[in-house]
Amino acid sequence: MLIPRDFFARPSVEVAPDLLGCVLEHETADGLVAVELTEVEAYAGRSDPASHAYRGKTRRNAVMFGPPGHAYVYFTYGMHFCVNMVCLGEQGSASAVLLRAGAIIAGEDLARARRTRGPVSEGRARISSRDLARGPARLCQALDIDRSLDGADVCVASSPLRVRAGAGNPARSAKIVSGPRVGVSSAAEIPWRFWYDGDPTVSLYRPGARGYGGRAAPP
DNA sequence: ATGAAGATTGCCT
DNA sequence: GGCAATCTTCATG
Repeated sequence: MLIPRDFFARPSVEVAPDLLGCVLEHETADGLVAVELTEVEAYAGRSDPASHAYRGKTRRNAVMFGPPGHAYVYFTYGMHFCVNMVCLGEQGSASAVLLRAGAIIAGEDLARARRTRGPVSEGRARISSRDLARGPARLCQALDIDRSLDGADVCVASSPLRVRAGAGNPARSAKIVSGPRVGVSSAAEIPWRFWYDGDPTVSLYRPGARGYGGRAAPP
């Protein structure tokens, strides 16, 4: 069952925890790959200094200023894509939820093949299931999400990129934890990041990495 | 026109 | 733990 657009027509901080356990699926000529989301992060848009929408509408972030229930895909560090779900469609709000990690529940072999592409494949260790979509750029690579899907409607069955309701595991939803985002002074009291406590697919804590800053990181 | 930083990842020592 | 890869966006001259 696809998630209705109304689900996304709320502030991103409310949508984010509800997205945990939901399923993102991308159907291509190669097949279908689906992930159950285990880690997300909310961005508030115009009022959020860390958001791409903070300084207004540009060609890159234009989708964030459009209706909710669409994918905002951006290219970063010269080689990676990240995907967001656009929330709250009112003009000027432009909030979104970054999909940071998930567990592959369909198309694992295809996902691994996409993640294994590289200059050296022979002698390379097989990528474990937990690492296939562990991290925002890895998730996009496993699902073959690129700029061509920027603006894709995830609420209609005819779209190749869709979001479905999860299995609704109550035991798992009880393990949702959150933490403040790092490096943002405004609204520091709001927990921006949400993840399943102890889930092996939640992205790694990197002490040296920008973004985590050594605080408030998943275990 | 030019430069610096970025919602990251993987490989190096 | 450190850094290169690689390119878009934004700020400054």
